Amino acid sequence: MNGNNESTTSENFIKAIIREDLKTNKWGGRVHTRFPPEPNGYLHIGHAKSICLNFGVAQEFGGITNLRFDDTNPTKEDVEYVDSIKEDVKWLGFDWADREYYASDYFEQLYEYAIELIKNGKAYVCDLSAEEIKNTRGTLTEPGTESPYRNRSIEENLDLFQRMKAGEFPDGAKTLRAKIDMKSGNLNMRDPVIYRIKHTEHHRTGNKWCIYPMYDYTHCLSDSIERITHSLCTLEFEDHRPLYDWVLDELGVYHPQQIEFARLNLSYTVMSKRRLLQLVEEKYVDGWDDPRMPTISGLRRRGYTPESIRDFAERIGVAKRENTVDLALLEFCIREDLNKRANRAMVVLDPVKVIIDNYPDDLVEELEAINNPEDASSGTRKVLFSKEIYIERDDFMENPPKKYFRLSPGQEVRLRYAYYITCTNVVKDDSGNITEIHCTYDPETKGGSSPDGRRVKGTIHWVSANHCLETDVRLYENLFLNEDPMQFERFQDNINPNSLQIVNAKAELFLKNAKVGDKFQFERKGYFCVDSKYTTSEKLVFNRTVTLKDSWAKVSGK
RNA sequence: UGGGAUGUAGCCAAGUGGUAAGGCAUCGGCCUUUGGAGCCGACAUCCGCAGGUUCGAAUCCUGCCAUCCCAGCCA
Repeated sequence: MNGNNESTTSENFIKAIIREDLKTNKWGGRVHTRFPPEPNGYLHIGHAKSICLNFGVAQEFGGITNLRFDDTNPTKEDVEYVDSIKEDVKWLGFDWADREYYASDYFEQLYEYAIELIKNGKAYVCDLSAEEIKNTRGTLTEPGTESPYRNRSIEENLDLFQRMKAGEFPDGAKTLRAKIDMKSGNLNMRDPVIYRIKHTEHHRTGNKWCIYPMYDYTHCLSDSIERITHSLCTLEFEDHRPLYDWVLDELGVYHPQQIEFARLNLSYTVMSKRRLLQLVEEKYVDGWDDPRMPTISGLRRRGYTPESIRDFAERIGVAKRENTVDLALLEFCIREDLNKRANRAMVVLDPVKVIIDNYPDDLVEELEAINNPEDASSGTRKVLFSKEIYIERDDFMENPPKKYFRLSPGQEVRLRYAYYITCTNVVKDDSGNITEIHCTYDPETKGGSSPDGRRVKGTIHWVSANHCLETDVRLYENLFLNEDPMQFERFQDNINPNSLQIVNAKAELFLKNAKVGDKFQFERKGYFCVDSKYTTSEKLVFNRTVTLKDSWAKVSGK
């Protein structure tokens, strides 16, 4: 499958800034961005927004984008995460070429810069404990107080910092702090810690270091080292920008521009790594790639395409306003993509048997079906038809309401690509459940149209009872019942108990050749893909990506 | 009188002094061998509120209100 339905790119304030910078030649005509994940969890749809922004904007203006792992905290990070992140960015369709960087690659240089800060009297070694630092930081409305170690001599600071690096002190015994302003209204400027001691092995540098630089200190310098032009990050870092600028200015080094935009929130889900990690660890879901998760890997397994996610990212725009995008927009994007690309199949999810009494007992006919009415090049296929078939249980009603135009006693419907049938009677078991529906067919309507031109309102899908494939189909609903799960004391309490339902379905025979990841529209039901986790050589398992729009559900008030 | 930011339709979002783009959702209608898709139409006398400047204000000024972020040796 291939296709592309991305809408034309829209304007946003970041593009406006870049366009202006290009006009004034601020960066010598360069546009160089970076996507800087911390490898401490899987990427989610919110990261996809950032990825599409960073790579997209560079692409649009002839620039390039680095992939940089912000790996300055060895206690939280792991290679499992760097591998998944690389896979996800690649899958989304972006290429960082050979520019795969790690903040940890810069540890040596960062250390040298720290020494320079010390020499300039702009940083000092502080012996205060974490608790004491917290207590002297002040509050939102009151200034902090200066550390008693703030005015150590440069020589002493140099000596101590070197000994911190050499491993002479235990975790937490000392920190290196920037000497800025304990009275600043911006808490980030109250002598922030820029190095801490952690005798922890790092997934890349091993045991080489026992001091690790903090985010604020590392990020701006990494951007500087990589000659980034526009450093795009989310709103919560707005308060950190003065520190970003301070470090680079004090060191007098290349100085990128940090620009903040609003992170994505999506209705009916949660979107923080911490919360997603909780869902995984507390076993509410099957893992980071559970199809109900808003992770890239979850969406991939669910059947979303990279094109649909890029289209979504384009449609939601980029601005500074806090936002919660309607899940319906994401669903719209995948439907629109798959409508044009996915071949159709008839699959009965909740089967009930129909017997066509006047159809010859042993006859089996081959009928022609269109693979995708939206794509003439997709061709046709043959479907087997016989006396006994399955239809959806809810495509029959004994006492139908007004405007119900599927099968009911005396009402004629079309079996898609087959014949018109009319229900004559039903057979029930002792508890009143329908076990068989008896019908007659009109042999003149083969293919699904009648020579006399009479109209039937309803068309339903079916499979031949003796010519079908058993498959498991996993039907997903939103993981959460409320559009804003975070309004609950415990967001876990809002989990939808019906977010996963597994049914045994009867599918058209040709589906047996489907491969993991293949996508189909099950006619009248939705889009489905072959699951990568539970499919075996014996049994195909499908995931429902999204339902089709169902205007009958609205009419019937469901 | 802590600091920073944001308020345009149910949800996103353009617009930057010349009289409110676009998308999703919703609601009508047409069409249809998927109650799908497609097509057509409706949907802000008004831009958080109140004043002011101007021939003219969502855009400029003043004041107010609301919401979000910040007190990790996390990122």
